[in-house]
Amino acid sequence: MATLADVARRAGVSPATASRVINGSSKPVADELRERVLKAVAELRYVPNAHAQLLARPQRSVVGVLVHDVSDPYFAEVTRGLQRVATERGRLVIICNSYRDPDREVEYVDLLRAQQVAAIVLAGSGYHDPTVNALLDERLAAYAATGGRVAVIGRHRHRGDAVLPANEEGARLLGAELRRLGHRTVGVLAGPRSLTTTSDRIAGLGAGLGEPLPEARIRYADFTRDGGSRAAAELLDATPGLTAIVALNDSMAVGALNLLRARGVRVPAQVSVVGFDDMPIAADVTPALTTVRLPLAELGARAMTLALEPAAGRDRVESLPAELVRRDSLGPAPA
Amino acid sequence: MATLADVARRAGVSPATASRVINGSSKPVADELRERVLKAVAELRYVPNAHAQLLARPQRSVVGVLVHDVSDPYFAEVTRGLQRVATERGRLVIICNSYRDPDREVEYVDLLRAQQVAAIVLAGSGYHDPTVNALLDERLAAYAATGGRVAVIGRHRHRGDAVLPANEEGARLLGAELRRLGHRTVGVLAGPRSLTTTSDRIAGLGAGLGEPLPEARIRYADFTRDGGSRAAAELLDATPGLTAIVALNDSMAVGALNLLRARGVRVPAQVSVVGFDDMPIAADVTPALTTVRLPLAELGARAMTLALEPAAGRDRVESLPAELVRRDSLGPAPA
DNA sequence: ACCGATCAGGCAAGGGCTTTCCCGGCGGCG
DNA sequence: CGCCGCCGGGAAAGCCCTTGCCTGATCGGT
Repeated sequence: MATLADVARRAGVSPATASRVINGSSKPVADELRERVLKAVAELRYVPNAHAQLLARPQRSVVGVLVHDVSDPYFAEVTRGLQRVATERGRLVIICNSYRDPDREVEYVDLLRAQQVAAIVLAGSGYHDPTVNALLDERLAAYAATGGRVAVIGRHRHRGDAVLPANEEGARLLGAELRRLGHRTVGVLAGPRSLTTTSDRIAGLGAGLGEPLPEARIRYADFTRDGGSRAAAELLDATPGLTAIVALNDSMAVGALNLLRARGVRVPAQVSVVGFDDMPIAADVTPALTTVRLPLAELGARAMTLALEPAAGRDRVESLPAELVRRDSLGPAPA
Repeated sequence: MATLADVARRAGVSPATASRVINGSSKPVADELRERVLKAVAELRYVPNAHAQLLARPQRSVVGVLVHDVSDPYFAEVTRGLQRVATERGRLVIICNSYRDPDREVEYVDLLRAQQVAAIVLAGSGYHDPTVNALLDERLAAYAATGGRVAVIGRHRHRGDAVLPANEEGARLLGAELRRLGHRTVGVLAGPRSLTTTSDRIAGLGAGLGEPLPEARIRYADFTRDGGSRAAAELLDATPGLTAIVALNDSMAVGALNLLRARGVRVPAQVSVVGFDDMPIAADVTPALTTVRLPLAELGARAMTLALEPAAGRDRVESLPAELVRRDSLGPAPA
């Protein structure tokens, strides 16, 4: 690997001069020397060692992003927004997947700290477990204390600027719509109990329906298609007179749709199904999914924007609205 | 930010000893000193500066991954495989999105080089443009020349170990199946012309059908749902007697399906539709999509494995098979 | 009781880059 | 004609960490 010294030697100048040419220092360099340096750079295919640079000039230009799983469409979309802003601002992004393991999350925070990243963006639902939260908080605090910037998406209870999707409000909208259409016996396909997203959405749904949801009508499973399918089967078997199934994300809703089709249940004539998040797939299944749109990319973009701004006096909190998207999978309750 | 010197001072030892305690050197340290150091580390929330570490001990532990766009399900899946192996091996992954811009790709290679990454994995279709390829190749060569490892996924014409999806073979399978079912007037929804993936799949398809595809039956567009929808509309309008549409990826196929539904064309009774890649969505649309499964996560996993192994004498090439997945969207050609 | 072997700990040399400070040479001004 | 100020270039310190080498001390053997 060619070093700056190699370049300088080849160009017949000092490393100082070479450095100044290469990263356009304010200090002027004679044209001839500049030429010679650039020539040497090209010939040696020199690329400065980023670690050495960062050590010498602690100008932090990379941002760490911590998500549950990039290949999940939810995070893919959030990440898209994050990346867009980061790219506009000339920042490199390191993406880490915690795979929903809180311990791994803490590890990654330390790892990003070690990388001297300019900011850490934490995306995705938080956990209920107070031990976990305390541990994570402590690490984030240590990071923030040394000037690191922290932004969180959809996690109310952490330090740092926060961007919140209107989980509760969106679910309320959904609940109100179900009620308007006469649904009284509603079942819920919920994500893992440990996630705050799950409980927020359940709470909002109850509020919209006008009555709290009996625990017996909630089935907890993974936020996946298969999770949705299994949970829907259980719910159906256990609940006579069920007229609507609310899946707490679209993947689960798609799983439910598949199960109902396999069982020959007509949607929405016999049972309505609604989802959450408005992933691209929601529009493409049959019947097209009624769901709640969350501006995911926008969420990411806002979070990155906050993360790249200097810290405000106190933690900022922004909330982005949810919107009901009416499609075909929700109809009036059968008589 | 606390430094090693701070820790050492607080523990009343030399930085050397502190360092040895912290990263478990083989050199023994007395229990009492070790305790003191660990205590200081905890109290100061010390995390070693990764850049300084990398400078001092050039043990390269991060791997760069360059994809077109992580939020595209194709790359999401490939990335999942890459990450799995990287995590198993204790490597950190930096993901960069080129957004299909070849220039940005070159930039990112340099950036990863600057980061002293242990390996670079290039995923996604290559380009036809020889200028672009030459530039990229030159940069990769410079990297490889200094001991960097390079692995590419689905790009035949680059240096470095390669893992290739059976694009051509998969398309051939598809073509043969269409032919068997009596389809003679087949249209193609192709991705961008500049990508080798597009041409490989077209070539395979022609081979399977038993006759080369007339250019008039190919429509080039983006590898997206909307691209597929638009291209399908054009194709349908321009081709009387069309009995089957081959989309060169599943997103385009879904777009086509939507368009056909909107126009009241029955699938597969009137027109068959097939996709490519077997994305998760393929099973969830109606009718479920007949498509070609590419082991995408496996592709990523193999590429990462190769990248993390020491270089072989010459570039290795592995090919992973494609498999025809029969679902409902392909039927016999109408009489 | 002495010598050599063994062991734990510290010193200091990098690793590649940036940047401050300094120096020599030039031009302009008095 | 002499001095000052300015300007372009280089020497060197420092960023934070690891590790080879050395030293002082302890211990065992004779």
